[in-house]
Amino acid sequence: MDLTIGKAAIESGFTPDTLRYYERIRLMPPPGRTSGRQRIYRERDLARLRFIRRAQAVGFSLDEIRKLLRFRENPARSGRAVRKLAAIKHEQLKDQLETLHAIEGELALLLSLCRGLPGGCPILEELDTDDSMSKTRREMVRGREARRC
Amino acid sequence: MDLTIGKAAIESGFTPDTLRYYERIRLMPPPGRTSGRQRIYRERDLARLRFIRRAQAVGFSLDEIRKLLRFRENPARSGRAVRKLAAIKHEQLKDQLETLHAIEGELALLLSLCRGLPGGCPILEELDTDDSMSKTRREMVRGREARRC
DNA sequence: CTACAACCTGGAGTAAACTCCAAGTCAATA
DNA sequence: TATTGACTTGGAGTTTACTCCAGGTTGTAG
Repeated sequence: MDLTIGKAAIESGFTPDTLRYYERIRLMPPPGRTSGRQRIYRERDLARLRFIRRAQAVGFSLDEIRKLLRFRENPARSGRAVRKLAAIKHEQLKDQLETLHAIEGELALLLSLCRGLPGGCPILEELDTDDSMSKTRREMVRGREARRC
Repeated sequence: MDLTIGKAAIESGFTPDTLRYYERIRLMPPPGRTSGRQRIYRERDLARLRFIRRAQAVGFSLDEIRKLLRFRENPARSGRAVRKLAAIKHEQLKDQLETLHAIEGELALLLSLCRGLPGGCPILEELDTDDSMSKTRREMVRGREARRC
């Protein structure tokens, strides 16, 4: 526990710049400091960062996440607007799960069609050689490895 | 079938500006035109737009969707890079489903805590009175209605 | 004690995905 | 036929979420 910003960044899957940015926009509270004014992140902060990462991965905006965090930390005292957001997001989540299932099925079908074609299965090739994925790289790197065909 | 841009926008859940934007960035092919140069969208175009909307809802970027569309329309002739994208996204999708399930469960728990609190259940209140949701409004409007508490 | 990496601040720059505008043209209706 | 609303173009502006930089400070390994 008690990590400096670089370690905390690695631990949570963000960058130091991003952690400072989250602090600036008040998504994260100001962390503790060393005597020399360097930030120290404790378990509580890391847990919060993990929540942010997960919420973000399923499509919440930072603004919505701020509200969810408020709700998460004190459901009882949360304003009705926040509880409403949580409830609505819950509904949306259930919808999204369905859509996800549908698209997953479609892709699975498509991939089964692609099996045994000239060119062979490309899934095992290097990910880094594909220029198209710069945007989703970090997310991909943290995701599961691609498996055997 | 055969809608002008305004109707097509409503039908697909985008705005006319967005449809023109998709055309500009070659996510959509140039549609047919009337004698007076107005765009006409046919069922084929609308189906494509619906696919875009669904893919977007589960976190694909427009750039990735462009590739998926290519794959969708001709899996056999798709380059290996595109098949690779589909395979990787398929893996990511399965991960995302898990995360979604986890967050869904957390929210459900939180909501159960919120039941019976002073202020009552706010889910049935007007959505439009909440300033916090301008960003996700269109999406919400097309989603399921909130149900009884 | 000296490198040198990691940290600090404030501010500017970037990419993706829209979103809006001006100045005009087209289409439906009274 | 005249009005009114929907459409046209090219281009500029906006929002979200980072990302980078300059110029300086702190922490640690040798």
